[in-house]
Amino acid sequence: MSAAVDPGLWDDLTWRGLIANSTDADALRAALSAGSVGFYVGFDPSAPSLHMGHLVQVLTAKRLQLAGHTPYALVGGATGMIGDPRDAGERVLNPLDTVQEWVARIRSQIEPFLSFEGDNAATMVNNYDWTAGLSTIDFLRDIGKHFPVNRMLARDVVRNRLEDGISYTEFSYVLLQSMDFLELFRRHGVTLQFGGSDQWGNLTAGVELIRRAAGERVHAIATPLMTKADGTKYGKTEGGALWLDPAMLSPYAFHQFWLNAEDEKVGELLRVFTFLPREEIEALEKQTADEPFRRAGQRALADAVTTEVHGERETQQAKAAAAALFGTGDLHDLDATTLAAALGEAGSASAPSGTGVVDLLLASGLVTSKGEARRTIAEGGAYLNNERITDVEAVPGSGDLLPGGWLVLRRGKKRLAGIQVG
RNA sequence: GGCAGGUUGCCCGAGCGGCCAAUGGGAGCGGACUGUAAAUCCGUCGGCUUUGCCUUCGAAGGUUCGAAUCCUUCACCUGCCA
Repeated sequence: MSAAVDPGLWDDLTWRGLIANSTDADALRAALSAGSVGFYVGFDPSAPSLHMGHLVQVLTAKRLQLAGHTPYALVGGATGMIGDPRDAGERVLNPLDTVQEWVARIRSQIEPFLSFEGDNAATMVNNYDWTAGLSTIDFLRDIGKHFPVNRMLARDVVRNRLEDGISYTEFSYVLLQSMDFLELFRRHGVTLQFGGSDQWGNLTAGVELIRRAAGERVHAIATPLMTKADGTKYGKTEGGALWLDPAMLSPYAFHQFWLNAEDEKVGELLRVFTFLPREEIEALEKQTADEPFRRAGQRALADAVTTEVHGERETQQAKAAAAALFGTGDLHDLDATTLAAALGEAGSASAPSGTGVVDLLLASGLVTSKGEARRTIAEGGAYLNNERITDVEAVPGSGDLLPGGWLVLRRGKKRLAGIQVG
């Protein structure tokens, strides 16, 4: 039996711009309309948390499942041990126990997005299960034989690395990922893999392997690489990548990231990262174009994505914190509870009374050295309770304390931190 | 294995005995303008007990009053030859 599938899926994915590339589109569209398709998407544990780029895949998996298809989410304990070649150069291999810990963390990040019940329940898989016991001889005979080295050398990632060098380890990565597809095809009848467009070579290699080794035609979809309006990479915040783990990036900072989206990109981000219906997104795009200063699109985007990732409660707290800290009112008018909650979201520290502004900035984490603190003050970029600090030697007194004994430090326009003095 | 070239601050890349914490570009950070947008312009961009001191130019030694710059050894990378 096949579960009822949503015939509008392909058009929706296309409209959202989620299909940057795919194998035979007509055949794929037909397959997705005919019945529940087993599909897989893989995540390598190259860090302790997923980030913005992975979120596209997680949400796409959810879209496919909601449309009736059957997800196999692979967290690559094996591929994570090897490392996908990248232009930046050879990776440093991580120890097995580190990889395994990251596998566990990433699995638990993915699980909330999928449903593990019903006709098209999701399954979590780990390629370590079918590679750990595999012998080198079997691997070379059964898998390696299907990979012409001349074709492998022609791939962009490999070609780019030939100048600077690439290890046999990374060169072989594509065999492992292709084998995953073959293995999932054999074990679970998986006939579709998708991933970021930077994975296109790996995706098609898997399709090719299944054609050669099993004589079957399967499919691949590449989702677009998200970039800023100027074409540069996304996902950078002050702390680094846009992590999904709240311990690595607070829900407040996460919410702020989306709130600061460029006008030009709001529509695209809404389509890729939210489940809002088409009419609603189109209305928001129009509003953003007509009244950009209201930033209706950015607000809807930030709320929707933060809710998907961190939940309703965290989203409300992030919004409340931003309203308190970026509001037009005087900070002195906020009550201690609101202030403490807001600063807890934005980041806070403590310092003994009598500490000067330079050391306060350092303690807040807004700067990383005293020299940077002095420089920031000299540049007019440091603020205490929303007032520019002009004197490097200034020492805030009891009259500067906000309710609850707080001082609000700010660097630039948006980077805030609270210091509790006592 | 031989020969040649390379290894500079977050990245790219100048410097080739003192004027070098080290030209320039990019990224980052701050300011102005705005809408917690983009673009643009300006400033800034190792650390500190900041008119000075300390640590940086692959690593360790050495020459010199003085080295990122010269010498020696080691490590890694690239190219040519075998």
